[in-house]
Amino acid sequence: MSSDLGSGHRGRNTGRVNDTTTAGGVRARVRAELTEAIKTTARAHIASEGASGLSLRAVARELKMASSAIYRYFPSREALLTALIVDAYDTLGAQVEEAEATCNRDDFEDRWLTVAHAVRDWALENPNEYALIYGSPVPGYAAPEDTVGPATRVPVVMFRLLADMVEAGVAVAAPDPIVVDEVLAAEFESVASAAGVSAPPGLVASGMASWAQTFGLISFELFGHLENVVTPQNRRVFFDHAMRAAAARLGA
Amino acid sequence: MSSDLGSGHRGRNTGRVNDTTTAGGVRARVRAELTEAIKTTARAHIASEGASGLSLRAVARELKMASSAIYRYFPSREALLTALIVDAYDTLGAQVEEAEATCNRDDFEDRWLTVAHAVRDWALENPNEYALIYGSPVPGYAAPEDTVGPATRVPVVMFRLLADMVEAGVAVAAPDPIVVDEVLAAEFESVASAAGVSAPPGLVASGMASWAQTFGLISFELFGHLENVVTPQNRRVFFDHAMRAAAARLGA
DNA sequence: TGTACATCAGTGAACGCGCGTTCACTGATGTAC
DNA sequence: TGTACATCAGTGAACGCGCGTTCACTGATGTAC
Repeated sequence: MSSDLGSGHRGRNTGRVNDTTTAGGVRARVRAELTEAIKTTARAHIASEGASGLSLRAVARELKMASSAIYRYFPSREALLTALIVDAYDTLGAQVEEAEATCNRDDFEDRWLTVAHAVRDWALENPNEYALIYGSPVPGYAAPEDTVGPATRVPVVMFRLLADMVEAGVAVAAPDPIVVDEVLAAEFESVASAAGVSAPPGLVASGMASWAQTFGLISFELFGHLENVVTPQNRRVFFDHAMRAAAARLGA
Repeated sequence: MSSDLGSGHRGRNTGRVNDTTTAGGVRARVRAELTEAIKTTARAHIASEGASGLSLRAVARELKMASSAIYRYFPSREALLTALIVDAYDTLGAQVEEAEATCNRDDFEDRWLTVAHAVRDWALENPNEYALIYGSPVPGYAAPEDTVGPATRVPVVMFRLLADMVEAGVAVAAPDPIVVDEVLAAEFESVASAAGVSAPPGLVASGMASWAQTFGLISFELFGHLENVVTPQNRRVFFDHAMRAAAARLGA
């Protein structure tokens, strides 16, 4: 009974020899499938219990495995959590990239709004995964290096948008009139040049402020701070309005 | 040994009869003091472990009480958590109100910046309490009615600022040029009139968007999303810049 | 194709721990007369 | 002021639970010859 899952998978592949994958490939694939199943189950638990309620034993129970079996796939609870965080950043990043890619390159407002709504849509569909990456950090958990790359996917899309606006000559005149402090300006210039684009510090500052606003609006919506303020059916419109204003500010 | 704390408190008051407080008043005061001590200890634990790591047993241990003694003060872990949440909203609210009260009433930009910085300062000083109220919700915990009042203190200050600007005729022309959807506008008008002020929907929309931005910026800073983007010593300047731009947008 | 050995996935018991909450109790403090 | 009773704070044992992680083990799958 408790080994049904494994043998079931094996059964499906019996007698078949895949083009490139040897018999060892079968074992590897089964392994990949179970790894995926563990993550999926863990995601579901996070969705109902939150990140700190994630329990290896509960996941194992649901998969009808011994709790110790999880350790063949993840060396610790923390490693599983890290994998989930990386996955969350990656699925969000992929969804945003994909949505933005369909936009007309020259329609900067549309590109900005598409990115913003893609983030919000994903967040509403996956509230606990959103909380996992953009909510309060899990106490006692320090995000390892592996999460840095995936975490930058969304900001990279936004940054590229700014750079394209500069290149098109759209945003140059637009940056808001507040003078950027010299030290801050220097930092933004080096960030921009490190990313291989040239954008005036004022625009980078506005862009980052709008980026933070995007997540502020989504967090407010998700974490209950629009309760009694904006009714649920108006929240998308409100978000859209705020993001249009942000686009206008950036010069899009 | 384990009853030292209680008798110590009692000892301090022996033989003294207070003006208005009877002997019963002494017991009540001791009770209030221990209630406060429990909350203080619990706050410290939240500061290091996060909200979901709050343990009644750990708090009791630190106060050298039996874990069951806590139940003389709070009927459950959830009740203690609620008390802490209410306190957090209240101390933040008080700090913001106090700071804002010292501003020249007519200097709207200063008032806005003062509020924003007061929120940020409090958040940096009390990161885990900030996370408790503005981070991801504690799983399985539903905030009861008691938290609603305290939670509105900061928004009320901001709203009054908007109203004062309207009254002074400052903000009228300023609302951003994006047309507010009719349904949303209707909702904002009713929110405004319910609060006893009259402000155009466009201004209310801008105000709320900026309000969300404030918390977005603070959350990014606190939850690690400015890492590798804005160096720590520049974060205050960055925040200030973004908030100045927000004030300008609102017409202050 | 068949055999011998190595690898790997999964088991189940155990370790040591912490948790929230309940309960019957003791002894000190407060109240009414 | 003194006494009898009621209230209250705090105790310590217990219930029943779940957790992450380790370990020696079994049996199935994969590999080399």
